[in-house]
Amino acid sequence: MSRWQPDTRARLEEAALALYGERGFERTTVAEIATRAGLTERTFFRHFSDKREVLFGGNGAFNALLAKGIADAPHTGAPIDAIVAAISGLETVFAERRDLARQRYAIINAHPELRERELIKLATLATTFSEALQARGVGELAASLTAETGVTILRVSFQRWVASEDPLPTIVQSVFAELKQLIAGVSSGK
Amino acid sequence: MSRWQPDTRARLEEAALALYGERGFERTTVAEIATRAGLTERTFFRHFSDKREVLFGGNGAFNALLAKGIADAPHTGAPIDAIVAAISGLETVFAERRDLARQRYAIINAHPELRERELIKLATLATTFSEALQARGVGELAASLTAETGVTILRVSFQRWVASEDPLPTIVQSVFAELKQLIAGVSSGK
DNA sequence: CATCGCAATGTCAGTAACTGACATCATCAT
DNA sequence: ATGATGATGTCAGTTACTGACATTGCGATG
Repeated sequence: MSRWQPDTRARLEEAALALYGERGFERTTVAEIATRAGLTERTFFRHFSDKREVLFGGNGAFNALLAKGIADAPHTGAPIDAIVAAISGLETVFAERRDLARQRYAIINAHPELRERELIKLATLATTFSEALQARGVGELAASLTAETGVTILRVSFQRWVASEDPLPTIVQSVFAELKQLIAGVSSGK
Repeated sequence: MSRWQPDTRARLEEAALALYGERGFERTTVAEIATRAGLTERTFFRHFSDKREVLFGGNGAFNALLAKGIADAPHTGAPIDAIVAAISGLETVFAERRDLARQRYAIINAHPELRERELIKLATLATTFSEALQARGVGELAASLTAETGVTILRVSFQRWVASEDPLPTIVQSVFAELKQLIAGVSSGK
């Protein structure tokens, strides 16, 4: 038996998610999270750089997964198709975590500080997208523009995904279709 | 003679900009800013909700100006043309503040915390754009998509504006032209 | 002219996020 | 057996931010 309980990081994440949900983000202290996980405040800060980051820990793996999805996508269509394929590919990982995602989503949306953090994570995701596209030979300008569009698609799709029970690929396809229509010039003015 | 020196808010902004520039954002305390402005820390927090907000104070007026610009734009072209016109219209206000803008820009870019704040300001600007377009009869989906594109144009244009000496309208026009070309299908792949 | 209320600031005490320095001690390689 | 290691604990300190209350010119009101 080891000296400490395992999965320290995961325990902190669980405790934080639970407390943020029960009392709200601002009214839970880091000390409370740590205690609930059977640890001390200092240890919390050894695993997460700040009180918000505990909600965004999986982000690195998430970005890497999407980057791999883009790299593995067929070279048949336009760059945006590779991104759409990569996003759809998240289904295998996310299907069973929808309830968790819902909790997280609700907490983040309720607190401007957390929305700030989410926005910067999405900004870095955009550069991840852009780099993955450039690695496939897409030019820099087109890559960054496509990347930002891809982030928009992901954001809207994810939003609908947590609010429904439909599988992710279905949602992504419909969001992409809507976007295509809009860009094609259906101005939809009154 | 009044009891206190006038322009408290402006004095705090100046002091903060100077100190952030000299020592960096993290290494200047709010107490130092307040002292340089001849005030106390508590008064700083009566004027700005937190240490970052002092750099974003003019944001409300900025958004309002852009909203008015959209409302006043001619109804001849597409919705995006109204946004482009509104952005170009900023020239009259910003022409003489380019050096100030440069300082601010450098400080914000050097600190992730400040970039977070900027991103959320841009997100609210996007909703401002969207609402202004909807007030002109643009449909909701088209409005929000156009708004986000508008924010992208503003961001890129502003970035080039601080790095050059050209007038804003010229830059906005060329950025818009590039974007049009990209969307029109110049895929620029290898 | 007296005074009364207000508005902007000051003062002070307190909470909580975050950091640096050092201590502890099971585990593991040697 | 021993000594290095790595994850954690302990503790003191800084600083962002808040709430409660005190101060005092100024302007309105009588």
